Amino acid sequence: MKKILEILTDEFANAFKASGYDEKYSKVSISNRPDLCEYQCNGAMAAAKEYKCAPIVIAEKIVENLSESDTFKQIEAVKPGFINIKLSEVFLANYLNKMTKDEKLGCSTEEKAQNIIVDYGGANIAKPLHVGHLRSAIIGESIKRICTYVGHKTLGDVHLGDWGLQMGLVIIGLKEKQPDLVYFDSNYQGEYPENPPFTISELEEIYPEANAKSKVDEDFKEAARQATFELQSGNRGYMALWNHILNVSMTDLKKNYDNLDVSFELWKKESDAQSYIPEMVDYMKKEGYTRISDGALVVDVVEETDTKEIPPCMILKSDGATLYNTTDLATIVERMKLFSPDYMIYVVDKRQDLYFEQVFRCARKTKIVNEDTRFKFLGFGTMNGKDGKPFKTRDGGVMRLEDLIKIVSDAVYDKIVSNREVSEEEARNTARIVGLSALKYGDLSNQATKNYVFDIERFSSFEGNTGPYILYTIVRIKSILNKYEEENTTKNEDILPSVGKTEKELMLELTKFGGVIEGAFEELAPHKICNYIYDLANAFNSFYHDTKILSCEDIERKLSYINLLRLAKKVFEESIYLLGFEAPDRM
RNA sequence: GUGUUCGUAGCUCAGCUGGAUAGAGCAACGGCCUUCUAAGCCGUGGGUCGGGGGUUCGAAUCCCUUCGAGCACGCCA
Repeated sequence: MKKILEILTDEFANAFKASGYDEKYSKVSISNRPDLCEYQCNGAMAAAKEYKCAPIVIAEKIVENLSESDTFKQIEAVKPGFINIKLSEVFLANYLNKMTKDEKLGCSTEEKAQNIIVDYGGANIAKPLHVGHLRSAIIGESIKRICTYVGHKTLGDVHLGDWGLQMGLVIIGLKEKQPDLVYFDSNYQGEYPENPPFTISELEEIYPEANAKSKVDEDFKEAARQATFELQSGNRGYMALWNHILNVSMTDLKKNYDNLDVSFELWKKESDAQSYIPEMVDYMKKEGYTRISDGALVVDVVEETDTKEIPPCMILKSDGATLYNTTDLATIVERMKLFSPDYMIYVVDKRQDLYFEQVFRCARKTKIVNEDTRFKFLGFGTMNGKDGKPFKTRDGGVMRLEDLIKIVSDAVYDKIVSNREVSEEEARNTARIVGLSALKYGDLSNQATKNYVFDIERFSSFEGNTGPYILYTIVRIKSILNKYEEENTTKNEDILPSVGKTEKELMLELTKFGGVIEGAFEELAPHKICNYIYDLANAFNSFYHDTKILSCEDIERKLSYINLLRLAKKVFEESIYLLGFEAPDRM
């Protein structure tokens, strides 16, 4: 379905042509002076140069040409050469009625669906999720939902880290604690136990301890390296142990991601890509892409247009071992084989920008991807505390994700119980939903690439540009609709032309939905959706304030208001779904 | 050193594919509840868009320069 801006631009294109000007000047945009008009066209000023005449003359000609159109309530040429537009209420109502019937509420879906893989999460086996994982999860989930909404076949991949030195550290760490386990007996030939020899909390203690020890104890570190090597070479006992670690850890990770309403279609792991490595490396060597540099196997990735130095992409270390790059490239090979993606989006800390640039260039250069396969590194900034430094717990440690969620949820809970009489159960449940909105909206309303200040007080506030404020607005709408539906059964979807000022403003705001979502997709920018629903919430609350809905005496008008609210509810709910949270029925 | 990101109100942030008077929220102050959730609405004050140049009819936005902060720069991931 065509968007209003497209319809208007088309009309202007005809007018420009009919008046003898190039239609490329016909672009109509949303007004930046809402006090003067709703839409504007500035093309006359640009055209003035080419046609060497006063912009106002051109603008007046265009306006003259369009004066008969019933799309506009008002259209006028002003000062230097602006054309200011107000829509006719009938046109607007018709548009909303079409939007109501449209499955995607006016958002176009791509004719050619692409395969997209969104790589986010970045969790590691045997390590608890902490706030560092929060942004990737939140942003990635939203990006994935947006891609799917505009019609692409999208897969989210958690891409677990399960194959590095960390695994050797955990194994040796465990060996120190429980040296008698059969997994460490190289003579053992029988079946290994079905149940893991540790719980998740024991497992989570082992890694930090082992990691700390490896930094001061060189023998310990060497043992861990050796264990990593043996694991990767298929040591039976270590493999059995690794499977236990994987299972215990993944169960816990799933639980944590569930609590965040973040889900992955693919639970791929670094280890899954290992089998692709030998063939990939051989191929790169054989095709002459590689060279030896200081003993390491590298691929040069400088390009002629570079203004900066970009180091080569290392494929094998000088000892012949693989590294992060190798695994990531092999993962690309694996993805091409299994899913043939057209577009791969990596939602990763922005400090890894250069590294991923190397990997992408290497992938393109060595042709392990198609020529038109697109990569996007969506780097996000750091989450800082109020002091502007990376967010830490009070004692300076790293805060676990589940603790963070609990803190936000508790803050919201306190506000809920102090405001209304609710049952304990409902309060807890609402607090969870609202708390999640606070957390996610607080993150997503900032541009992903920038660092941002995490402020629980501000994010969980029910005022201002926050998740809870958005939810409160939706709850108000639901409340009216519920009351109406208890007493009425009239079925009719018509929205009548507006009579009120705030009513029209709400309608205009609703029509923007499709364009906003498309823009959010193109720029991979969830914060645009936040901006939009905040404006929409303001528009709704103003309308709500000066319009009596349920007590409106004109039955048709009342039904029209209800239908407007129904549409608003859909737009809000789709929008927050795309951000990754939902609204309660009451709060 | 090289590269890169950022600098907008007291604070937190939008706006950046050039347009009219640079916008929100918080904080401060003042109004509005016998009526659909006042967790709301309406209003007031607050800015040389880090500084300086340039391009343009027109610059927060594009280019150059300068100051300040962060981050990254081959055998970690």
